[in-house]
Amino acid sequence: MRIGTLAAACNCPAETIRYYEKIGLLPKPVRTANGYRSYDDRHQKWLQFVLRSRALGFTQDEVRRLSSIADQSQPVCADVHQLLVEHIVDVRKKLLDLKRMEKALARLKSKCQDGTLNDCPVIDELMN
Amino acid sequence: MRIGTLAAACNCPAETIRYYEKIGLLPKPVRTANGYRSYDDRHQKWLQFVLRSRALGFTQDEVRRLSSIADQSQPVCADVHQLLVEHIVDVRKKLLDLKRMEKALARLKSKCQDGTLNDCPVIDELMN
DNA sequence: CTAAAGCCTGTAGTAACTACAAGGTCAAGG
DNA sequence: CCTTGACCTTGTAGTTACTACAGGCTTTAG
Repeated sequence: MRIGTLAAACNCPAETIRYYEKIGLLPKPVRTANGYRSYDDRHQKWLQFVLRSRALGFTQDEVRRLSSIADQSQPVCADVHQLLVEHIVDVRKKLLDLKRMEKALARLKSKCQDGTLNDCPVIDELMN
Repeated sequence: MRIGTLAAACNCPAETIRYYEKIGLLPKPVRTANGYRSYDDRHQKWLQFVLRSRALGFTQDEVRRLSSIADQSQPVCADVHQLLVEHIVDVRKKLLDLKRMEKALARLKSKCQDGTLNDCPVIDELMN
């Protein structure tokens, strides 16, 4: 199949597929006589793997590591487990950051009442 | 005060201060005879304002808008309120995304047991 | 047969910085 | 007096993870 078909199948822009190939996240497909990329089911699985990993928040580098694990004849579960654990730590840290932000923002908003005040206490608080 | 002093006072790299000046987030300070930037208390307040806004997750563009509101003789609270509300929506969306991710990751991790399995169910699930 | 859609490569732009490189300035110590 | 080291200057390139063209083929539908 050609890149557009793969893109539609995986719900991912063709440009992203070319990009993933360029940075080595996807193997280079064979080319037809006219130079078009030609993909098969294994490519599609691989792309799906990458997309799902990205959707879970893994960085490109982590996906590369995941891929190299997946590529072994006998993927080492312990390695995957470690990546998962480390990544979960990252995600939780981001969650805490965002929660802290949300709290602070909500508090600021409440200071504003409904924005009907003449002098803005939020500006004041951010400045001083 | 010079840039290093301001940087230390605000706990922010000097390079970031120069960067903020360049992109117009901070007003240009006067220069001493030798060309060094020279800051006063108003600059410090302004920088703090920017840093705090950024820490709350406002984008540079949003900070620019906040600044232009703060710069008015009578800051319009309603405008700030609106920015706040819109930003809180963004933050909550990101929170939901992260929570969804964390849940999915925790589920995957549990499939791994403690990484002692010989065949990795996580790789399988991401591929198929 | 022609027009539109799809493909190719390569480059530039995005956010929000960070990290140099190459050079000027200034105070303190030997 | 000179040098060393800590500052400061500018400008450019690198980071992450794409996205958006530009300019030019090929293929397909009507």
